[in-house]
Amino acid sequence: MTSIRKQTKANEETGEKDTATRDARQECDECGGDLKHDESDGEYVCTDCGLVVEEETIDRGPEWRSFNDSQDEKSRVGAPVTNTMHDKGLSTQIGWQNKDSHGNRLSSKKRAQVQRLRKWNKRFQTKDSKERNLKHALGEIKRMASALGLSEQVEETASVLYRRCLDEDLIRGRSVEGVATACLYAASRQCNTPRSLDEIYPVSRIGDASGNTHQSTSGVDRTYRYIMRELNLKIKPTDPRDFLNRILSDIDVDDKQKVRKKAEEIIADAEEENVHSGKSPVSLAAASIYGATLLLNQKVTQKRISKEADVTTVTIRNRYQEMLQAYEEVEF
DNA sequence: ACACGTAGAGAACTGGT
DNA sequence: ACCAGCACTCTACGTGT
Repeated sequence: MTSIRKQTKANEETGEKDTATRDARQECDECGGDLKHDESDGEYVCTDCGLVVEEETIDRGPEWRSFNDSQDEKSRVGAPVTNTMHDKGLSTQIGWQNKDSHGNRLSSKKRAQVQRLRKWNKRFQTKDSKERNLKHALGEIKRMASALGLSEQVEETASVLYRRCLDEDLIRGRSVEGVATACLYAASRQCNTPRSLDEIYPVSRIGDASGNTHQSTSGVDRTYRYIMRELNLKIKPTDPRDFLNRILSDIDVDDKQKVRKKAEEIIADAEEENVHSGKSPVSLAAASIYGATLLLNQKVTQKRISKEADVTTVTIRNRYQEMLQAYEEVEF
């Protein structure tokens, strides 16, 4: 067994792919006889004593295949695995139409049988309360994400977070909707497309139906902080430098690279003087660009940058002054 | 037209009870 | 769980160049 593993590893390292050479070198642990690899069921079998040395070896080949000679038309053998479904999308689905693979209608006897199969299939898919909980929650996340126009990436992230909450037993004593909403909120922030709690709350189904929207937002807020703490997650503040190119791309300056470099210097000095913490990264980026244009004698208005960065001129004013002050402290 | 400053309100976070 | 306090950002407005 170990010899096979070592061998496989060695092959991976050398990039060797020929299975024939691999088979020739392997020996049976029991009798020392030659091993044969059966491609059809993935077993390594001793040709002398018949011992199955290793079974269910992983097929690392491509999961697509093409049905004609050209390799262009590759066909998947199924949808990719997704965290947004409680069974990761791996379960069997029985169609609702009472027709066979040829499109013919089923006999009444068959219809009754398929109906029973559907029922049991559904029961097995959500066999315990945890599964049902997960199914419900992921459905809610999907619904809210689509209502808010959030990307699939956010949905996926929220689903993973919810799974972790379930694993760590953080749901107990909290509503499924509350935790699902908190996960979506966290995911939207993690994926750099943040939505405020007040945006998310109206599309969630937390609390009573009387439209009491005021008290429970703080509940989601608390749940959010709770799961962040328990899962040891830190929503890291985005690096202001990430916004520089985006903001600069539509602004007319003589030398963009020069402005960007200066802006980066200003940000670095601001970080050194610790005037950056707690401030929104976009406003820091916008302010650093404005500061850079001033230092380089380029004529760009606050209004122009404000428009591109989606930050008000007031904020740019407040930020760039203290950033330039920090810049002067460090540089001179 | 632009830069700058101020006031008041709102959102997010933190810490105390 | 609740609340008060805090820093930040926003809108709206007035003033000076």
